[in-house]
Amino acid sequence: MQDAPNRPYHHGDLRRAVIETALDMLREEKGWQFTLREVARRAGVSHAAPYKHFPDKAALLAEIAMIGFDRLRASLAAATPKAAKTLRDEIAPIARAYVAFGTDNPALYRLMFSADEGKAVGMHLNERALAVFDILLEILRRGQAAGSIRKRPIEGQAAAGWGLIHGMTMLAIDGLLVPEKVGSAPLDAALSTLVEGLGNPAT
Amino acid sequence: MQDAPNRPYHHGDLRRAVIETALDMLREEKGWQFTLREVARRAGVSHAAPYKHFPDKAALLAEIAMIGFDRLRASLAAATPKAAKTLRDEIAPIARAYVAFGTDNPALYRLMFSADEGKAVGMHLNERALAVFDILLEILRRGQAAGSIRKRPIEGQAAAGWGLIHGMTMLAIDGLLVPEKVGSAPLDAALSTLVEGLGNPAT
DNA sequence: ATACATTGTTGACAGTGGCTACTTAAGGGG
DNA sequence: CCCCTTAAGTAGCCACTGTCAACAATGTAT
Repeated sequence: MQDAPNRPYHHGDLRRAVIETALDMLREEKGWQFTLREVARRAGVSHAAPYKHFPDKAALLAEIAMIGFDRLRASLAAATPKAAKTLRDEIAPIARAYVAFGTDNPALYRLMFSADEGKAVGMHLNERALAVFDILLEILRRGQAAGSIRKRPIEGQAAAGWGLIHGMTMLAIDGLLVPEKVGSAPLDAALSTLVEGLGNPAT
Repeated sequence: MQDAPNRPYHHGDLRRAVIETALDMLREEKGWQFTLREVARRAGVSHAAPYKHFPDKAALLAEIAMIGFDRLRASLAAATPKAAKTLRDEIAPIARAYVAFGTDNPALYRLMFSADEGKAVGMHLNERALAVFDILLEILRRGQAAGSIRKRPIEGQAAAGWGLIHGMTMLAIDGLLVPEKVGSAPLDAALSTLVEGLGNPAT
């Protein structure tokens, strides 16, 4: 990392570097211990340098969590199929991308949902977080309009979808989706049940 | 707590007291910071006393997590309806009890699922944790036998059920089941979708 | 060129936490 | 009655963290 002995006194873009380093750390470690000092260490600066760019630890964490939502939304958007024949074909790639984001960035995902003093609520009502949720809502809306999804209050269906995917993601992060308990393809199976729960039986 | 100034030098039953105190702490605090010193403080003993009963912090945590599984299983067993007419009537009370356990013991629930160094896997393959899972499996087995549940690999259906309930529990603990996102009765709605996903459309 | 603002470094402080001696009290078996 | 094991208390080590203050280097506007 800091193999630049002739690095200038001023980093030049430390703010970004700190965020990037922090994201790296959250990508690698499952366990959710995060210290400003280690971020500084790995960024190759002194332990107090980050304070020139962030008032305190919480501020850095908040900013990183927001970036997490942005990236998650981008991931889901990228995974959205152009034209899907069945409801399952529409939902499955997105769900897979969601879970993959969680397992690829375990600590970041935890951070995004960490309820430190009920602060998570505010985070999740932020527009950048709501943008993620909107992807789910949009699918449901389109499905209802097309008749492939039951006509039910959409928030309730969103609760089911979000709950299931969030739960599967958490279980996956914690390594609990072992064949002994949930078989060999738990996400596929869970999606089948979800799709059938959402799907319109009339079709 | 330690309002016994004439308390004898030997506590008498410190082991149990430590566990009980720890469970109390995990019941109150959402945030998952757990220190042996505070347990000792609240138990009214010196900060080193617990070491006479537990080799280290991890041992205490492991034991507490196991007790958590026992209590969760007991909760679910107590909530199991005697005779349910519909699949939903059979599942809903148990699901509600599960979520309630999580929101009533937020930090304990987190502990039971905390993947410290992939240690969670071992915990969840322990018989006391599997006993909880068996309640879910039993429902599915009975439902399939009675024809009220689709004939599908049971592990996959278990994945869906577990994932959904775990997810809803986590979201509830983090206070994220706000009406703005998931409506006013998210658990009810999610259960509807789940039941319909599991249920046999032929009936 | 010089004064100022910015962005680093160094060092320290206060608090915390796990854990390990050593000491002291209590109880029980010989 | 004595001794030894057990279970508690006291003190402290060591590592670590967030944060702040003082200082140094660099860039920038006048």
